[in-house]
Amino acid sequence: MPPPPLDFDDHKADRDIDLAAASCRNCDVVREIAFCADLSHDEIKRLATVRCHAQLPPNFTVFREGDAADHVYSISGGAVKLYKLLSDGRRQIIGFLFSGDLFGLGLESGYAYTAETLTQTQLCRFTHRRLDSLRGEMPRLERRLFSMTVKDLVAAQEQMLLLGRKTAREKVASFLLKLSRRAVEQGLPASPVALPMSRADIADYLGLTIETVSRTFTQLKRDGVIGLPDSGHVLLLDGWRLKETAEGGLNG
Amino acid sequence: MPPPPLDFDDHKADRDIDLAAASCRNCDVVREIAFCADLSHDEIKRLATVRCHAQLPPNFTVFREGDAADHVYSISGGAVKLYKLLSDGRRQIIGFLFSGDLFGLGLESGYAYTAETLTQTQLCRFTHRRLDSLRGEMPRLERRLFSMTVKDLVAAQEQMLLLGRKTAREKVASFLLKLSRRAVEQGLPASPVALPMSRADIADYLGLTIETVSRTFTQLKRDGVIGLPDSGHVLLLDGWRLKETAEGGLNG
DNA sequence: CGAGAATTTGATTCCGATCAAGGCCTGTGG
DNA sequence: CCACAGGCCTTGATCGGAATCAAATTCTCG
Repeated sequence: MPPPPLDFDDHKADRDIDLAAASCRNCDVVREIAFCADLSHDEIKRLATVRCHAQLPPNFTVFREGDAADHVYSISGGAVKLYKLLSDGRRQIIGFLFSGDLFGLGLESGYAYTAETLTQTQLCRFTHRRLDSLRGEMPRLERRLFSMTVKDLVAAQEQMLLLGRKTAREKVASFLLKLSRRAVEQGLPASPVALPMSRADIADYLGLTIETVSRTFTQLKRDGVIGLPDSGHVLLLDGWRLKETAEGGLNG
Repeated sequence: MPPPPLDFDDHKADRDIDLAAASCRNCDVVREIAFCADLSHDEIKRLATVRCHAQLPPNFTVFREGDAADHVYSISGGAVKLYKLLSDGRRQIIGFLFSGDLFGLGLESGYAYTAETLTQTQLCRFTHRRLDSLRGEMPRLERRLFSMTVKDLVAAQEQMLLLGRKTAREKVASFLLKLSRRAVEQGLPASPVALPMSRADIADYLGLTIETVSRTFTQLKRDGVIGLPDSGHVLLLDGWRLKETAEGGLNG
């Protein structure tokens, strides 16, 4: 594999302007989903002047909980997990992020979570300072950032319901459905869902242990609701039953 | 008790302009905390033109999950709980809100939760439509709404850690500390913390049962960490130990 | 092929849920 | 004033789902 650049290089910003505008213009999927959607070509160009790219390897820590929150990141390819830790090592994954997602926004007193890549990942980085000044001049950008944050909040509230009140089976079913819906949004098929994260990551996202996640997958497979071609992919065989399971509609 | 008006009256808006401006100008606590903070007198006046008040009794449902999201609410006095339900009645309380807090913001496809008063509560109501047009003209308002939403998101992420990874004892300790800190922000004493919500509400907020909440209170009292003068108030006797307990630092 | 990690499976334990009383406060009506 | 009804909260006994402990299996990759 080619040695990936582990650091962002702010000095390349000028050189990257056209590339950025081009990628935002040409790649329909990213243009629709990323936070530069709805912006004019000129606005995208201005955004690009304060942005720089990086290609990061898997399991790379972008920043840690408590670090000074200097930058905002946008994912242009790959996958990222955000998590919080307790002093004894217990971990809660706050979210799995994919192409078009944003993170690191709005924190004044240091990042509230650690961000780590799951796979090889392409990130756009913006300094908080520069992005702030642009926001003041571009109302559509401001609105876009706002609505993305609200969407994150709604998702977080849904996750609270899952963590506080759902059974292991319901949690896993909800998780698979969420991944599947997200894949569809990205233009991918709904059914063979890719799991770029480990069982440990899934467990820490759902408030379970590795063993319980594994057992629940096996159980759902035994019941004919899903298929497990390999540990990194899940087939949704019975979408209706999975949906019912996720909402506590049937089973135990 | 005087019969409280159960409905908002939009036609009183004009009449209320001066009152609104006055209350935001004169009441320091609300001015600092509510989302009209940082706004000029003129801006507050303009906000007031699209706003209307209501005094609501305890246990009053402001709106239900799934209702069309027409309005945004600001609490000027009292307390509100937001919750989500599963089809079989399991409930997760998403948040307890107090003076200065905002809710109902940014939902395009219906409210994502039910909002219900805990105590007698004074609310300001704004239509989404009118507030949206004002936001376009008042960047400081836009920023304020944004930063309040980010704060909610950070709190939601903290709550995910609590729900997914903390023990019952840690959950209750964290809850009491959060209430105490909030009281201090409001200018109230840190120690006799008021609990305007029932044990059932606390349980549904922490992902526990009523019985476990009650037992945990008793246990913390037995250990000399808290005092329970009555079921609606808690004395924080050993703040340091409570903090340690909340973060999983000691005990089991 | 072999070392080490990730995942699955099995046996047992334990924390919090459930089931079941019992106590306490508040309001109401005799 | 007291009796009583109905919440709400607390306490006790038991149960069960997921955690923990332990081991086997599969996957990965040199």
